[in-house]
Amino acid sequence: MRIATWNVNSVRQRADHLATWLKERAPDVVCLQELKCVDEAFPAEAIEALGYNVAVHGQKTFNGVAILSKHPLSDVRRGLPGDDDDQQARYIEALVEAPSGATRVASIYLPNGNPIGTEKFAYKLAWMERLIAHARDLLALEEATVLAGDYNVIPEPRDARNPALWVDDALFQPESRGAFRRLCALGYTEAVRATTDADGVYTFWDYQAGAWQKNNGIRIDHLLLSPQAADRLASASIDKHVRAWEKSSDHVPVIVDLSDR
DNA sequence: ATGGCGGTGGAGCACCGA
Repeated sequence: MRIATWNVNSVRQRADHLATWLKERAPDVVCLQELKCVDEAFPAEAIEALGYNVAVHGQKTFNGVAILSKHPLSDVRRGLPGDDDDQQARYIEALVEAPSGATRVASIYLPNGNPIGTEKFAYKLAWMERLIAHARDLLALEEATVLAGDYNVIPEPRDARNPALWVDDALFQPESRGAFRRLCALGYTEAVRATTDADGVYTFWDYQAGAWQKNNGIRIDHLLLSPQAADRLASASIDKHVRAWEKSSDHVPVIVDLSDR
């Protein structure tokens, strides 16, 4: 079971890249973020033509998340529990029913939170508390669960090429990193760090200032595995080559392979 | 680096991202 996450920075702008990459990697499940379109504008037909079922939680202009799956999707939840007034489309969850068994998958677009000291940073931290509460509830189901997405958190200094550049940024604040650690400490395994201790492992490179050419990247896209999923973790990888494609997203896909039961 | 780039909405340039 191959499960991936990718912040595409506009699914309409990235439709060709997405199709190319789906054919190249043939993931079973893909969590997308930053669709930047409403449900009706999502390019579902092109994706369905490649053999995927689609569950979308879109929003005009900003945010938007989706789950693509070669296997049937059920039990779809749109929106993160804990605040009925939250209108931002940043969370979708579904049960993926593969022949080898079911896996619960969430596509997460955690708030950026910049600049610090504003309502935006408070919203980020509050959203993380809601995510922790929901992630705790999911653990109680004792299922194979994968929480995948753009967490907008640099977990550790080694997850940035130049950590000093990020000390005043919401992605690297002690509060952000602490909430991410508490999320993992509930019992989730962060897949990439479970498979490598290497430096220089990034998932995002800014469009500006030649960040890609200088490998000035950060690691902010993560897949968190419940114990039942972590037991099956075979490998994790980052599709860095996609960042070199013409008019690429500023994020690249991150993949986990789970062995069949 | 004084966001230098890219996407959206909507037809200017403000707003957002990280």
